Amino acid sequence: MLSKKTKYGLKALAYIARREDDTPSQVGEIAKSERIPQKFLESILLTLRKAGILGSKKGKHGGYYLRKAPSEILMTEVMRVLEGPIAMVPCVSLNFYEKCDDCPDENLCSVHKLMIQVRDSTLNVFRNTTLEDLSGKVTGSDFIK
Amino acid sequence: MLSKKTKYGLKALAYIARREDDTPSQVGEIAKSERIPQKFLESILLTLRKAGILGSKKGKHGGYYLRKAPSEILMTEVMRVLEGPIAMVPCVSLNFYEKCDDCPDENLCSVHKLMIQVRDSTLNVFRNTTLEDLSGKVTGSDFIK
DNA sequence: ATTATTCCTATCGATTTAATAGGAATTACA
DNA sequence: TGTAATTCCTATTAAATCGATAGGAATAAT
Repeated sequence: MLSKKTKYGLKALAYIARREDDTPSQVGEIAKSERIPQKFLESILLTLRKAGILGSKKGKHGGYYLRKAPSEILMTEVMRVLEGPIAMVPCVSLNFYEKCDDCPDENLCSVHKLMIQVRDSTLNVFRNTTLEDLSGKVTGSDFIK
Repeated sequence: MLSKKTKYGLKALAYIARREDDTPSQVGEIAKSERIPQKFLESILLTLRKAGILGSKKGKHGGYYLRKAPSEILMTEVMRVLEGPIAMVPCVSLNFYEKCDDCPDENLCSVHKLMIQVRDSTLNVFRNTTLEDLSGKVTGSDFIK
């Protein structure tokens, strides 16, 4: 299950990506528009900033902005920051690998192969989706396709 | 993340599917072989029996057995019983649908489309994997492929 | 100075997870 | 007929996680 944290984070990022002008988006504004508890959103955006996805400006007229173009921000990156491992079990995780305490041998584990398949098919989606796709903004290149 | 319950359940099912003779598999035996806490496994197998995937025989020489051939048991069925929804959010779940309390309109939600893609790619794996595949037993038909 | 904002730490209640406890019901078999 | 072995059932527990809130420090614009 996707945590609320991740869901809210994705919605907030999409909101920021849709912004036309170059002013930073404020927590209160995003919270209201996307129906997210403000204090909760605050902590989520802080996480995204610490991970380098968002930048921030403090004080009056402050807020959050993207550090890269939406088309350069892959879902793999965002999901790993917000949700953690993409794999369903740590023993098939690329970025958060952990050995199982049961399982003497991973290669003999019946669950292992299945979970690798699930991981790869999910990765395939996240690797081919950017924040631009998520934002729903139509750009020129969409028509070329 | 896959729960221990699901992981243990899958391993136990694979164990039962590998059994050659027609005697039922006992909880104690499975628990020992697969390194699963016995009492925990007991409750898991009970769940699988109530869901119709396993049958059971009580008393001495009792145990659990499959109700269908391993090749007839799809991962979709097993996963839904053990883990619940396959989708990452209830609003894209086929069998456990629930509306989001945020989100005035699902079709406008930026997260929705992405989660449908993830669901479909995961479903594709589970629909094409049976307990026979999980068990690792080689059968004649494997060579035909 | 005042106001508006991000930043930080701590806390809280509710839920879920993983596991255990204890015994009732049932069956095989001596 | 009694004993051992097993599934079945309900309840409980400890720990972890989740979703959210509280309160204020730091910073910046005006």
